[in-house]
Formats: sequence, structure tokens, C-alpha cells
Amino acid sequence: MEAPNDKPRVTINDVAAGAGVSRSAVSKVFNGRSGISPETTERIRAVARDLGWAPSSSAAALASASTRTIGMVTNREPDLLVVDPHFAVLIAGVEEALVAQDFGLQLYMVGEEAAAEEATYRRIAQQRRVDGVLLTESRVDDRRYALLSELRLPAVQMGRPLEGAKVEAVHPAVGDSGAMEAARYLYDNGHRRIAYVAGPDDRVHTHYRRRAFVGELARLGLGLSHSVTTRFREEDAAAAVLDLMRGDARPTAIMIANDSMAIAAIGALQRAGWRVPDDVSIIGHDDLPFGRWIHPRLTTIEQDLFQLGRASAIRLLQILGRTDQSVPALRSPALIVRESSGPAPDATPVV
Amino acid sequence: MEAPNDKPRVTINDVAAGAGVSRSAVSKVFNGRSGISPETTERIRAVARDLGWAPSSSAAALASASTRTIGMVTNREPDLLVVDPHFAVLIAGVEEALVAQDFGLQLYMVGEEAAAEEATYRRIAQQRRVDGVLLTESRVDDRRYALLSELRLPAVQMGRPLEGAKVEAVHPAVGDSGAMEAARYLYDNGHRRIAYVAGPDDRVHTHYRRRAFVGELARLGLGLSHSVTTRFREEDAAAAVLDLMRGDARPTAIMIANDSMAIAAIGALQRAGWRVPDDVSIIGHDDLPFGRWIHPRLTTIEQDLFQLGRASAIRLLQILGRTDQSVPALRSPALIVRESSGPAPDATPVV
DNA sequence: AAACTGACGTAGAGCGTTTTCCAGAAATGG
DNA sequence: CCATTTCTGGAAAACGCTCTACGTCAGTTT
Repeated sequence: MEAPNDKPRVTINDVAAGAGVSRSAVSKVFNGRSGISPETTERIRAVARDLGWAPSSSAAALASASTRTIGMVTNREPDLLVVDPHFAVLIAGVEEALVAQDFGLQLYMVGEEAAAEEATYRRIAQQRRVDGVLLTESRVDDRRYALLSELRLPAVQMGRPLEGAKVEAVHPAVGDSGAMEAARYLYDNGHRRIAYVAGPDDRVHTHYRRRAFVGELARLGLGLSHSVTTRFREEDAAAAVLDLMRGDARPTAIMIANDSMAIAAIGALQRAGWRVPDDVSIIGHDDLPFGRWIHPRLTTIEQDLFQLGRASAIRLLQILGRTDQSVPALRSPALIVRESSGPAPDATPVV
Repeated sequence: MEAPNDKPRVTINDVAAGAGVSRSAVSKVFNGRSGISPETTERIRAVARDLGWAPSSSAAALASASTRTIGMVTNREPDLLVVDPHFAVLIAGVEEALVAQDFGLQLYMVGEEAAAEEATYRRIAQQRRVDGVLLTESRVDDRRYALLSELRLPAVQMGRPLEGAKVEAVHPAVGDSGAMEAARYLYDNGHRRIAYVAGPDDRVHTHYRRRAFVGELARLGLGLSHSVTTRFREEDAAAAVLDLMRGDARPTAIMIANDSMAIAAIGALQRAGWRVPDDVSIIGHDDLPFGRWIHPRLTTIEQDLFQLGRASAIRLLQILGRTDQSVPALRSPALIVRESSGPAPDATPVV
């Protein structure tokens, strides 16, 4: 029989003793420091393996002043989050980069109020829970950047920040190619009344995407026929498109901020008796997997969120001096034409 | 001008000195221990606030043998994950419970191979990165339970485990009410040829749901007309339903393992020219937000995943001796009838 | 033969808390 | 008025590592 309950935790001392070396030797082996012969290294490793020992993260963190953890705080309402499945892909990418350096990812969810968000950043900075943070969803006038630099917490913005923002960021070199492609595609397909259903204007990507789309349209000699701003909610998108379709000057194509909203819009249109894309073309943004399955399959703009997560994490690790990997280049978003878009209803067929 | 770069981190000593007390006093205040007068407490708090100090989590973890962190490792392929938006709601619920006790959530994603999963559990246990873990998706013959108890890592299974499984779990008292309701609903609507498209059989919920559904049907004197097992993939669902609809004895209703698959199935049916629900009724499971938006709106079985996450986290905190809250009761899943289901096509109208 | 290299290790001082006694002062009781 | 309690707060030993100096020892140089 064993001792009744709590056998003492195995520590570095046990390993050192078992291998007949000092603690320092063990530490060096487990931290990849040089100065230990291959034989000794192997002996230490073997003992550690037998004992099921690995350096305690708290002790290591305290001694080395690094938690080997990075944080991510998201300020989305649970409600909205559900709807945002690509969040998970982003994280998967982040994890892929972190696990290679034995880093962990700490997640925080905080609701929309700016105060709660700020409090969380302060807390994790003061408690030194993480070595750095990854930022989701850049905002116009993003107060996080100043906060983070005040807190001296290394940070990397995933995705393009507003021009001039004081923050390290990772994003594709050409970020708006998708929106521009979409504009050209619609134009080429004879669409002349094109509507744009955007999200809240304080989102940087909303801002840039619309600018790129409108800019390209202008280059083709066209303006937006309608433009509406919503709160990134499905019901808003549904209401918006229905509203757009009232009246004679209705659009023949509608560009929508993201796929969730686009899917809701298509549903609403169908329920109201409109045919997509015969009556109106719909284009989303993000390439959610669902887009491939609904009927009609959704035309959308694809983004490589996995790589974005991975690249951002690598950049952060670089800043923390924890990796030699270089940040991979990110593919530009591209238009994926599927079934929800087609020639404009009143267009002369293109030969 | 400040000192050039690295002003030393403020520690508990600075706070103690500032308040004219010992470190112990400060520690006691921040850990809610008694024995410090209200005045002193307030003085200490004030100094800490001014200095922007909070106990270093690594130091606290080392000294108190608790990381105030719980872990969650998910073994889903990124690909599948995207499709599983409710994962985020679950986490939101978990966070809600954790933040109240100043706990953090560490997330790990590991791909499907069992080896990678086991390695991750071993690593976080040995490194003592977390105080306990929350388990997603119970599996038949779940090897994690034995592993976790070997590692002495407290764990709580979110959702119902297989009968007799040695694991602490949190789930609704009556877990299969939704599936039973669905069976009755279909029967009452005249459906007599009912098909079931399930996920892999090693998932416990797949097992129980099917059993409940089939059981209720049997009670009504009916058997499944078709039953197919898939890999939880949209393409599988799409192929499966198309296949089911071939031939004369085709089902008038199809019950599908989850909403993502149900949505894909509806898309596939529509593309093939079938009308839902006129030709065939479709029922999903999970109540993904998307279900409300597509056309036709999806009939489904709702689960309160937010509460499941929250309740599971509370249970884990209880086990860790970190909360006095009691575990809230979980609402049983319920059928939500929307538009993708209706009377059987060949049924005599029910008066 | 003395001095110098490298290669391989070790000693031991932290890292910033928590926590277990313990002590002194003030309040209480008989 | 002395003996007890009750409050407050302090001293100091962990907690389990990392990391900077330093040794030691064999082999090389001069």
C-alpha cells in the first residue's frame, strides 16, 4: 500500500538526485541550454521520463519572468460569438504556432462594455498572467493600443489596423483585393444598381472594405445605389435587404458585410418570394463553411484566417524573443464565385 | 525623465512599505483572510491601487500550489471546428463562472489523433499548468477518464457520459426529452417512414439520442425506416439524404444529428429539386443561430449550452474548493418547431 | 613544466508570493 | 487587578525553478 493520500510532488530535485547531477544540469537540459554532454542529457531525460516530471510552469514562470502564455480577450457578446464561427479557426491557427514553443493560450471573454475589457487587460497585465496578447477585430480609435502600451504588455493586432495606429499588426499585404474583385465581377456581370450592407463603422475592416469596394466601383464609373449600416446582426441584414428590394430602383446585387448576415439575407429574400440570384445577387464575406452548403451556395470573399492566427502568433513570439521562425506571408482575400450571384436580371447577356 | 528603460516591477514589498505594514498583511488582504482591521485593509488597498499592483500569478501559483487556471483541450480538426459555432457559447458560459473566482481559461487544440490529445493532457498535468480540466464531447470508451485519474487532474465532463463511466459530469437531469418530443411530433404529424442520420457511434450523445428517439418511436409502434451513420460532416449529410430519397420507400421525415448537417442536407435536397418540408421534413439538433435564418427555418432541438458551460465550470470549481455556489439545474433539451418540418406528404390531414 | 583552453558541471542567490506560527496590545471576566 | 481571550499584524520558511558566476579537469600550447 502507498502512503494514504498525498505523495509529495516530484520536483527537479528528485530528477537531479536520480540522475546524480545538480538541479542546474537538469534545468539546462530542459531549457535547451548548452554545456551538458549528450550522455548526461540522455540520462537526465530518462530519469525525468520515468518520474513523469516536467518543470512546473509556475516555478519556471516565477524564476524566468515568463509565463509562456499569451492571452486573447474578446469583447463579443456570447450571442454574437456563436454566429462567428471563424473565431475558432483563428484560434486554431494561433494554437498551431504556440504549441511549437510550448506556449499556452489563455482566453478571456468580456461582453461589449469597454470598461470590462479595459479591466481585464489591466488585471492580466498586473497579475502578469500572460507574456503578451493577441488583438482581435481592430476598431477605429482603438483605445486598447494606448492601454496596452501603458501596461507595457506586448501586443499584436490580428488584421489590419487603422492607418497610423500605434500597434504591431499582421495582415495580408494587399488586404482589399477581394472587395475590389467583387466590384469588378458585379460590374462585368452587368450590375449597375449595387447596394452595400455594412457592419458598424467603428470596425476597421468595415471601413477599408467599403472603401475598396466603392473605390473600385468608382473607377468603373459607378456609385453605390444604396448603402446601409447595421449592427452585424442577422436580423438587421434580413430587414435591410427586404427594405432595399422595395421600390423600383431596387438593387440587382447586394454586397453584405459577412457570411452570417448574407445567409440570413438570402433566407429572408427567399421567404419573401425573391429568387437568388435571378432577382438579385448576393455576395458575403469570410467564406464560412456553411456557405458551401446552403442553396444557393454563397458567393463570398475568402480569407485565410487560420494563417492569420498562426502568423500573428508567430509575430508575437518573435517580439517576445521566443522564436526564430519568420512570419509567413498572408494570401490576399479572393472572391469565390458560387451560386448566389450571377448576371444582372435586366442585363443584356454577355457573350 | 524616467530611468531609461526597465523600471523594476512593483512587488508586494512596495505595497507593504507604502502602507507601512508587512508583506503578510498585504497578502492577507488580497486573499480575503481575516485578521486585518478595516482601516489597514483600506490603506493597503489604496496603496496597491496607486501602484497598480496585483499579486503576481506565477508567484502566487508557486506559493499556493494553485494556478487559478482551468484547461480545456479540444480534439477537433480546425475544419470541423468552424462548423461548430456552439463551441464558443459553451466557452462563454465557462468564462462567466470562472471570472467570478478570478480563474482563467487555458485552451488547447490538438487534432484528432488520440496520441496528441493524451500528450497534451500529460504535459499540462506535469507542468501543472492548470488546476483542473473541462471535458468536451464524451466518447464511448473514453480513455481520458483513466488518463486524468492517473494524472490526478480533477476533471468535469460537460454533457452526459456513458453509463458507468468513472467521471464527474454535468448535464440535464432528463437529457433526451428533445429526441423523444421529436419522435412524437413526427408521429403525430402522420410520418410513418422516418429516417435517422447519425454521427459517429463513438459519441455518447449520438448513442443516447438515437436510443431515445428510436425508443419513443417503438412505443408508438414504429421502427426507423432507414438509419445511416456518418462522420459528422456536411458532405456526408448531403449525400446521405439524397441517397435516402432515392427509391419509392423514401422517408417522409429525416432526423439529423446536428444543425450544420441538417442545413447542408436541406441545401442538397433543394438543389435536387425536393421541397422541404412539403416532400420531406427535416429536423436538426443544437439550435444553431443560423437555423433561424435560412429558408425554411430549421426545426431543431435546443440545448442550453451556455448554462452547460457555466454549470460545468462551477462544478469543477467546487471540486477544487474554490466556490460556494451550487451547480444550477440544467433545462432539458426541447423541440423547437419551425418551418423545415410539417405534416407527412401522404398523410390524411389531421383535424 | 607552467599557463591556457574548452567542455562540463555545480553552488547558491534570487523570483514574488503564501502561510504557519507567534507576539503584543487591547478588551473581557471573575 | 491578574488571567484570559480576542484582535492585529509580523517573521520567516517554504514553493520549485532559472541563471550567473565559478570550479574542475583533461588536453593543448608555449
